[in-house]
Amino acid sequence: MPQLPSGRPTISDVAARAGISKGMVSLALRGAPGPSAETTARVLRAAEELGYRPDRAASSLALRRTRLLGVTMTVRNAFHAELVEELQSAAEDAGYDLVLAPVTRTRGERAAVETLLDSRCEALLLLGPEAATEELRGWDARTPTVVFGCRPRTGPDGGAGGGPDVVRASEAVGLRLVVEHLAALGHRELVHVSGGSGDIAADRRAAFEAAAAERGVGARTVEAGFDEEAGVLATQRLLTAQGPPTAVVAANDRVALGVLDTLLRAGVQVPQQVSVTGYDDSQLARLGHVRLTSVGQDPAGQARAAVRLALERLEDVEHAGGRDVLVEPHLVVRDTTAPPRGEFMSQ
Amino acid sequence: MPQLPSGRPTISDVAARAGISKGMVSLALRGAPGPSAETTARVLRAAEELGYRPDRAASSLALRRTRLLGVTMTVRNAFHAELVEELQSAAEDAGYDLVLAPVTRTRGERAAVETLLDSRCEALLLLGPEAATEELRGWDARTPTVVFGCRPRTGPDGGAGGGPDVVRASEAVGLRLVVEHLAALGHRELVHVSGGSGDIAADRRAAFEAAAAERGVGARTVEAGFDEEAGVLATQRLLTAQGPPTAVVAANDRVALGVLDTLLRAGVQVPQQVSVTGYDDSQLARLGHVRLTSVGQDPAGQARAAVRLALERLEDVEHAGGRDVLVEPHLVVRDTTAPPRGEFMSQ
DNA sequence: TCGGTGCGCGAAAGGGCTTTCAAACCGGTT
DNA sequence: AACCGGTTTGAAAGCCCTTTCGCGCACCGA
Repeated sequence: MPQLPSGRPTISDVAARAGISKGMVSLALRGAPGPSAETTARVLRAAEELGYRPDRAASSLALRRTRLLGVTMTVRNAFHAELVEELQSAAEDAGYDLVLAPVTRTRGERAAVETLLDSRCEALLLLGPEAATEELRGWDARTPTVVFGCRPRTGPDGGAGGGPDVVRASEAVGLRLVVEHLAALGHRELVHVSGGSGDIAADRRAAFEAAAAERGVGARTVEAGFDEEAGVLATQRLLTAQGPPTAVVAANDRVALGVLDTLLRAGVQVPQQVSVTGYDDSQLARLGHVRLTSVGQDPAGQARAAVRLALERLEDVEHAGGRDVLVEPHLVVRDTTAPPRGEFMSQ
Repeated sequence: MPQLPSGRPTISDVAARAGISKGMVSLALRGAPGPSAETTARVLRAAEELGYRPDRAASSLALRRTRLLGVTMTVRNAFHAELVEELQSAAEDAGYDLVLAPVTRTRGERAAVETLLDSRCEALLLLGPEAATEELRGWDARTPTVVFGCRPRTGPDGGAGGGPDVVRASEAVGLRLVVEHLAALGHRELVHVSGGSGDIAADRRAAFEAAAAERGVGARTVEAGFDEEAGVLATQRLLTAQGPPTAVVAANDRVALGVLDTLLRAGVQVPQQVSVTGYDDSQLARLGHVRLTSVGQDPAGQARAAVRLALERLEDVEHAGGRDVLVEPHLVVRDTTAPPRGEFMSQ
C-alpha cells in the first residue's frame, strides 16, 4: 500500500498494526457492538501508538452526514462572540461540532452561508442576519435554519407557517424589569436613549413606553444610535436642553457607556444625581470601574434553545419550523442605579 | 440511481442532465483542459439549473488536500477578531479557506488544534497561543504552524532552526514611537503602566525602558495587568502616592481606558494635565468620546505575512520554519496627548 | 459424532469527487 | 482498409471510512 503524501496514518495502517481488518477497526474505535473486548483493546492500542485520528471528510462521506452546525457571525460583535462560546458547548453536548463563517467587510452573509452549505452543515444558525426574509426562507428550505435576535420572518403572504425558527430575548420583559427597578427606587420620570432604526431598537423603544405606561411613570424617548458616540450626543442634548433627568434607560451597554462618560465629564454624579441602565450585560457593563446596571439576555439559554430547535428539525424531517422562542432576560443590578437625588426608596 | 437522503444534487445529476459522463463534468466545472467549449457550456448550464455545488468532503478526499487553513482564536478577543477578518481576505486571495476553532472556557487550545487537525487543515495559524514550546513544536512537526503575538519558540536545545514561524509587531519600534512622541511634546518623566506577567507585557516594558533611556527622558514603571481594572488600580496608586505624572504610557488600550476613567473621576483633565497613550489601536481607542492616542499593529500586514509564511512552507516541503517576522507598528495620534501642563512644545 | 447456535471476523460495497487511461473520432492519404 | 497526430470521451480506480452480509469457528446438547 503506497504511503500517502500527507503521511497521516489511515484506518488501514491501524488495521495492519493490529493484525485485523479495516472494518473491525472502525467498529472497535467507535465502541460499536461486534469486535471482542480483546480485539478492541488491541485496536485502541494500535491507534494510540500510531497517533491515528479519523479523517472527518472520509467519515462524513461514508456516514452521509456531517454532524456539523453552521454558524454565521459578525466577528467583531462581542455579543456574537459570547453566543458562539455557548453554542460551542451546547453543540458539543449534543455530539455536534460548529463551523464558523465570519461575515466581514469583504465577505457578505450570502457568501458565508454558501461556504456553510458547501461543507454540508446539517443546520444553519445565523447570528443577527441581515438577509431579506425571502432569502432566509430560501436557505431554510434547503437546510433547517435558526435565526438569532431578529423578528420572526413570515413569508410574503404573511403566513406564519414554515420559514426559519427564531430565538430572541423578550424585550418586553427586559424593559419591564428596568422600569420596575427604577420606579421602585423612586424615579418618576424616565428617559430612554433609543438605539436607532433597527428592529430591535424599535422593539425596545415600544417595550419601554409600554412598561412605563403600565407602571404609571413618566416616559420620554430620545432617538440616538447603537454605539457610544450616540450615547454621548444624546446626553449632551439632554444636559443642555432642560437639565438632566433622574434616570436614563439606554438601549444597550455601549450607548450607556457614552451616557456615563458624558455625565462624568459634565460633573454629574452617577448614581447619586442620575441613574443609568444599560442593556445586554456585556463585558463592558461588568467592568470594575463601570459596574453598570444592565439586562442580561441569557446567551447560554439562547444558545441551548437554538441548538435544540435545530436538532428537533433534524430528527423530525417533517417539522415545519417557523417557531419563535422567547428567552427570559434578567436584571443585573450594579452601581449605576440608586434612588433619585435626596429621596429614599419608595418600598 | 437512488436519491440521496440530503436531496442535494451530485455530480452525477449534472452529468445526466448534460448528457455526459461524471468525469467530464468534473473537468468542465474546474475549467481543466479536456472538454470542448460547447460541452463545458452545457455542463455549466446544467449545474446552474440544478443549483449544484460540489461536496467539499468528497472533493478533498479525492484531491488528497483540503486548501484549508486552521485558525485558533479567543473569540472574545477584539484583536483576534480583527486578525481573523484580515486572515480571511488574505487566505481567500490565495485560494484557501479558513477553519475557525474558538478557544473557550470549556474547550482548551489543545482541543481546538485537535479539531483543526481532524479537518486535515494544511497549516495552523495560532492567535496568541498559550501552549508550551514543546507542544507548539509538536504541532508544527505534523503541520506547518504560524504563531501570532508571542516570542519565537526555540527548541529546548536552544537551536534556532525549525519550529513554528512567528509573526508579531515590533514592541521596540512601537514604544519608541510613543516615547518619541511624548518627549517631543515636552514630557520629561514618563510612567509606564505595565501589562502584567505575559511575554508581550515584558517585552513592552523592556522596550519602554530602552526607548526612554535612548531618548534621555525619565522612566518609571508600575506593574498592573492587562485589563481596565488594572489601569484603574494603578492610576489610583499613582494619584495618591505622589501626585499624577505628566504622561502615562499604558500597556494596551484597555489599561489606558481604566487610566483615563480614573483620571476623569479624580477631576484630572486629559490631555491638559496628563497625557495618556494606549497600545493596539483597538475599536476602544477610536471611539468618538475616547479618541486615545495609540499604536497600531497593522493586523492586515500581520495576516498577510502569516498566510505567506504558511503557503511558502506548504509549497516547499523541505522548508524549515522557525522564521520570525516583525511587522512595523505605527503611531496614531488622537486627543489624549498634548504638551505637559503650561509648557510649550520643545521642538 | 453430528447438526445447530452464536459470536467474531473478513470481504466488499458504497458515498461524491478527481484523474487516469485506453479507445473513439477527425478528414485526408497511402 | 490501415494509418497519421491530435482532440474528446467514457469507464474505472482510488481517496478513507462505515456498514452490511455471510462465513467459519468453537461450543453446545443430542
